[in-house]
Amino acid sequence: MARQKCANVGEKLILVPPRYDLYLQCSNAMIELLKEYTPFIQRYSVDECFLDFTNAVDSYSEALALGHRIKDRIKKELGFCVSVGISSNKLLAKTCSEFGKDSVHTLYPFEVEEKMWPLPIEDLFMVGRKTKAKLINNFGINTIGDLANFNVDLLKYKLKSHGELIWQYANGIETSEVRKSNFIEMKGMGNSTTSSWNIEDEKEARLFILSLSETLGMRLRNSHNLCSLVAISIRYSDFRGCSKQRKLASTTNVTSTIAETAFTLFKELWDGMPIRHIGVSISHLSKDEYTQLTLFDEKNIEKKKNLDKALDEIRYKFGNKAIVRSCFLESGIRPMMGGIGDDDYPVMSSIL
DNA sequence: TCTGGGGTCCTAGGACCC
DNA sequence: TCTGGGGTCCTAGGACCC
Repeated sequence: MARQKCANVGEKLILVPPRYDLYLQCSNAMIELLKEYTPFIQRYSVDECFLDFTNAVDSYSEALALGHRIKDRIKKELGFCVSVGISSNKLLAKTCSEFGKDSVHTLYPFEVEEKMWPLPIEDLFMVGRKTKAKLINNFGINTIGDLANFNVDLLKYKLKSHGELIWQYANGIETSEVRKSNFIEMKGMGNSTTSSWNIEDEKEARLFILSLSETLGMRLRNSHNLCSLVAISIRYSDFRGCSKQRKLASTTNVTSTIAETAFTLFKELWDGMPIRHIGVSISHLSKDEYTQLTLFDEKNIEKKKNLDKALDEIRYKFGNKAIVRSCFLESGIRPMMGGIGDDDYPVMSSIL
C-alpha cells in the first residue's frame, strides 16, 4: 500500500525489510549470557525466557540485586534493554516483567493484592479481547482483583476450564515448572499469506497453495518430521473465514502430496466468492526416522522424495530463487511464499 | 483497535467401536 | 432396529499467546 501511495515519489520512500535473523542472533546471544547464571533456562519465545534460581538465591534483596546485575550486563554487553520480573512462579514473574521497560520488578504472592489486583482485567495473562468482554458484560468484573474474588464455580460453569484457569491466575496461583530441557516437540506448522488483490479463480488459488506448500514442505523436512494431517484455511474479502482438514492414510513429507491434498480440500471448501487470504497447515507430526507405509501408497513416492531432496539441497546452497516451478513464471505469484528463517526458532509451549 | 503471520489448546458434535 | 453405557477418533471453529 505504501508503494502504491508513493508511486509518484518513489525515491522518497524508504523500505526497511525485517531482519529476523538479526533478531534471533540477539536472542541467542542473550541466552548464552544468561547461561552463565543458571543452566535452568526456559526459552518461552524469541524475546522472553524464564530463569530458575530456586536453590541459588537466599533472600529477596539478593534476588533483586541479581536481577539488576543481569539487566545491566545485557545492556552494556549486547546493547539492548530488557525488563526483569522476579517472583516465586512463572506467571507472577512474567506479569511484573511487564511493569516497566528497562527495569526490575518483583511480584511475590504477598504483593499480589497490592500490585496486581488493581490492574484492569485485560492485563491478566490469558484474558484476551473476547474474555475481557464476557467478564465485564456478564459479571461486572473490571479488575484482576474483581476476578480473584469472584465465585469460581460460576466462572467454571460459564467459561469451562478457561474460567478456572484465569481465576487461579488472578489469585497468583500457577505451578508449572521452568522446563529443564530446551527441546520442545513441534505439534504442527503452517504457512499463510494475504494477497493484495482478490483471488477469484481456481488456477490462481492453486498457485498460492503450491507456493505455500513448497516452503512448508521444506520446513517440515528440515525439522525431520512427517505429517499426517493437512488443512486449508480461507478468508474471504468480506472477512469470513473457514477451514477444512483431512487426515492422510499415511505420513508424508512430500511437497506435492501436501499441496495436492490442500488443493483438494480447497475445491471442496471454496464457495466461489473472492478470497484475500489462504493458509496451508500440517499437523500430527512424527519423527521421520521410520515410516509406516500403507497398502495403497501413492505412486512414485520415492521419486518424489528424491525430487524434494534435490530441490532442498539446491535451495539451501544457492537460495530459494535458484530453482522454481515453471508455472510461477509470469504468474505474478512468488514461488516460495512465507516460511521462517532457517533452522530452529523458539516456539512457545502451551500455557507458560 | 486492527492488521498479518507464526503457533497451542479447548470444545462440541458426529461417526464408529464394544 | 433400537436401547444404554463405555470409549476413541475426526472435524470445525474459536479462544489465547508472541
